[in-house]
Amino acid sequence: MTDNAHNSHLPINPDTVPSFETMTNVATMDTSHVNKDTPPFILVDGSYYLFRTYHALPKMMTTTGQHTNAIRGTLNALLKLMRRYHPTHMAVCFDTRAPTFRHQLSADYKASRPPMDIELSQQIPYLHRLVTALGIPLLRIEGAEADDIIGTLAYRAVAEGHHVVISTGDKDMAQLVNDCVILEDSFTGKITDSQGVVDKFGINPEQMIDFLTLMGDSSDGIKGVPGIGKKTAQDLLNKYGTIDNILQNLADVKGRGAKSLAEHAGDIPLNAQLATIVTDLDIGQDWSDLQLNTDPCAHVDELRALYSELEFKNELASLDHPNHPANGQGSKGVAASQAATEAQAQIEKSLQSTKIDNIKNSKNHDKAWHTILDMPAFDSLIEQLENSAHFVIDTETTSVHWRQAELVGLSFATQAHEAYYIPLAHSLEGDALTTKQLDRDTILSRLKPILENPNIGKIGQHLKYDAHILSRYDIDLLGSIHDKPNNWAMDTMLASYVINAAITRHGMDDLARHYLQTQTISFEDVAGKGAKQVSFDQVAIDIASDYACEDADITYQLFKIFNQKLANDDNNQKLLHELEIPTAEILCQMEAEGILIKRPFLNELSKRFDEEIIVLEQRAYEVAGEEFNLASPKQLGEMLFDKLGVIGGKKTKTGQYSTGEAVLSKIDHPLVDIVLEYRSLAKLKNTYTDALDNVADPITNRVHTSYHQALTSTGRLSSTDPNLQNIPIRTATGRLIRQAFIAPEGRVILAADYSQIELRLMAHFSGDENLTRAFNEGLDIHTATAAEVLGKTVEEVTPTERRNAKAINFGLLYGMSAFGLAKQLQMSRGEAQDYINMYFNRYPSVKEYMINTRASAYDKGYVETILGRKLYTPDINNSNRMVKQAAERAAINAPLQGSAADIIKLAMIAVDKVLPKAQAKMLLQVHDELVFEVDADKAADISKLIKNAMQEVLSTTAVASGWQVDFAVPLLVETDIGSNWDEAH
DNA sequence: GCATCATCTTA
DNA sequence: GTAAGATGATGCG
Repeated sequence: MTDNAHNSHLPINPDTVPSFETMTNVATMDTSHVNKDTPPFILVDGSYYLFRTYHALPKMMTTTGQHTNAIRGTLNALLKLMRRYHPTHMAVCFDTRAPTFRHQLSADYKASRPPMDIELSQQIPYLHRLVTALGIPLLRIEGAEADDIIGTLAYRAVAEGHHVVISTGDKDMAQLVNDCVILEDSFTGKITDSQGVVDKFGINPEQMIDFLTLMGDSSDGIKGVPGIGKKTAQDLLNKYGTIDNILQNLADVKGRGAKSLAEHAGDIPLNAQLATIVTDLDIGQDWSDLQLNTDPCAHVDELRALYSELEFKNELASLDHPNHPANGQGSKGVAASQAATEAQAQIEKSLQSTKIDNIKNSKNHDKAWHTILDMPAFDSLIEQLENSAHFVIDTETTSVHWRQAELVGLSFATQAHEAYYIPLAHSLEGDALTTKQLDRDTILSRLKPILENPNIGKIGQHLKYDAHILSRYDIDLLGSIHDKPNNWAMDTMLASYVINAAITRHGMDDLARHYLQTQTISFEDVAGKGAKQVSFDQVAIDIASDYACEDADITYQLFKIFNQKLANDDNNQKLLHELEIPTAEILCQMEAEGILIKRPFLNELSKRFDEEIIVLEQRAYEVAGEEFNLASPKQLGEMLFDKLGVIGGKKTKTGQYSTGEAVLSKIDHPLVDIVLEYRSLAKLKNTYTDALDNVADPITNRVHTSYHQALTSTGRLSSTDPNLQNIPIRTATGRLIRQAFIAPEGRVILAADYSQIELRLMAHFSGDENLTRAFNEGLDIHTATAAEVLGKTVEEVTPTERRNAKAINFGLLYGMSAFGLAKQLQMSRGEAQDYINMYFNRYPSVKEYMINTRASAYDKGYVETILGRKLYTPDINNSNRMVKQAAERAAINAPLQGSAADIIKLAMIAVDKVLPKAQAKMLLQVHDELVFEVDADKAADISKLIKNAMQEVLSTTAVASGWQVDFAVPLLVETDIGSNWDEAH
């Protein structure tokens, strides 16, 4: 049933492609002759990008009112493809308005499509000119659709020995996929190869036409067979292969599908014709014309004219950049894919760091940016702020480290394209404006009531930082989260993070580039870089003012965009305002509070470690027969495996010997024992005892970490300067470090941690009966697992069996493979696989969870946490198998780790609300644990309070914020109290 | 001076 | 097998 649509209305001329048969199906072509080492032939479905970007991107307009979002979106897709593949052959194909043979075949064909918006149709001529100016062949054929042109070219390209990338998001194109033809959606980043088609549609590419024929396509007006949907079509094709075969075996076919098939068999040929992409069009074009014009000068004038007419400023600037794809990118000839990847990385890097050469010129004088240098101007700003529902505030300081930063100036914005900068402490010698600066204390005391007014919303980029700075000047931007209706109206960094945590950078410059297509003035532009960088108070006030005003202006514009996005997404709105922003306020308090450390004790430890290290070094030199750097893996590897002739040396990817703990501990050699002990002590001394002493406040002896709230891909926090989330606990010596974390006189350390929270989440998400029961009965989960899998009672489980079960339980959370488990348990891969099979046999729903999660990541491109946070999985369709598999494991882990992160953030909010602040302070968060210092005589009561708040959080705080979670197992919190963190844990 | 690698610490 | 950050060594400019 894969007859090709062959119609006299089509411009078909068999003479142009004489060697090809008319029965041409790309998916079944012989591809043995195709050379994959050359760049692929790129076929772009221009119509797809036109529609997709028009509807998906925010409206953009030139000053003359010309809409440009589809032009820009499509252009970006083209540039991305050129940078990625460095193609020598490429074509962009568009539909025409003329009816096609499909319209003549069926009155319903695409009949339900509304007419094109004028704002879109206006953009088409520009786009055509742009494609041509980029030197890319443009194909439009009356009576044919872009799909048919692409089908024809794909067929021809493969016949000629090219491999092909079809750039589209149209699922119908899946019928063209084979092992040399893939689909790539440059808008979503999704790549679909043969396996991808199987994963997505449950059938092979060569069955795609039959699949569409059976199922129909309502958006195209193809009816399909009534009563046969996706699932039935899949089942039938998997069983019978083709429609022909299904019809021949109609008697065997079960269910209501059979009857419908018999009744509508007559419609099948028509539907098939409509669904089949033509592969033998007369494209009326010389094959040799489909090469990119790689002459950099050929069209540059036209390109310049277009960019300037469309007001594409960055593109215009990049035309003069040597890495613009239009600048002869293909002239270097065939690039191997490795080189292409490197080249692309370089281009991305250089594009990101494209600098504005002259700061003064960068100021856009349409914008009303003001420097406040006199009291009347300041009075008028005050009035404006007082009468605003919300405004942007941004602080400029002498340092990025909040602990040591001094306030240099403040900027404000109450609407887009207007901003104010109040310089307060600039001190550049020779800058005449410095003497005109207003008095800092006067200004701050006037601003204080406004900044502390909970009814005026504050907007900012990374407001936690500004809140820290202002608190140093006795201004409480935080308010308190219990009774503030409108404080901290928006943090644009957190908004971006809630919308997509997979983005690695949420800095203002990155957001401006991404959401506003604006290259902001970078800090390096105004303050220099490297050793020559000066602090902001040394920047001239007029330059500083532009920079600061732009920050406030951009933040306001981002606020508008995010507000719009969040208005359409109730859950993201809640995640931002009910979860992330309240968490940020609490983190701010925790960071400011800090935790007390016992400095003399740490110094004593340092000294002790140092003495032992010196002894170990000497012994190592004796064993080795010469001195070498024990801390150098390279020198150690050479010493051990080359000079001393120890066998069992493995190499790392860079070719040097691997000397990790896992390798060394298998080797029986005196030097190895020395090295392992040396490393352990050196680690503790360098990373912990010395480092903590260095960063502790010299007066209060408290350590203040910084929590990063918009960094991880799962929603977890991270901790830096110092990292207090990886303080040792496993070894006795390591725990000495923990003993240095103490509470002041009269107080104790209280630690409260969620027990097995991720496994409980696995029980919840999978609904697995056995797992749920174990938690509901309060069993030791690893023992229970071992007993279940081995068919024993819990009393019969041996320590080794429990250990293996624990490894498999952790493996589950990490998206386990037999390979990984085998490595962990030091057994063969087969044994590990047997173990996994036994496990899944007893926990079938857990297996299902893993399958379903993978499938959901493929289908939707994201997975979700318990509070509905969307965690995107961009690499899930990566063409590199290793990358793809890693993305699958991450997708399985993300809902578990991310939900645990959601829950502990809720817990922090819940606890903060009930904690008696005079008697207790929340100090640290370590993923599933909260650490407090509390009055010793109140510790028992407060402990109960905290435990209760944490355990009940899903039925209290979550519900109050509008999340309904019916959790399958109890949340268990274990608390303990001690004079130091080690005792409390 | 800066980036990358190998190693080791945590949940 | 997931998610992080800090350190010293090494190599490049």
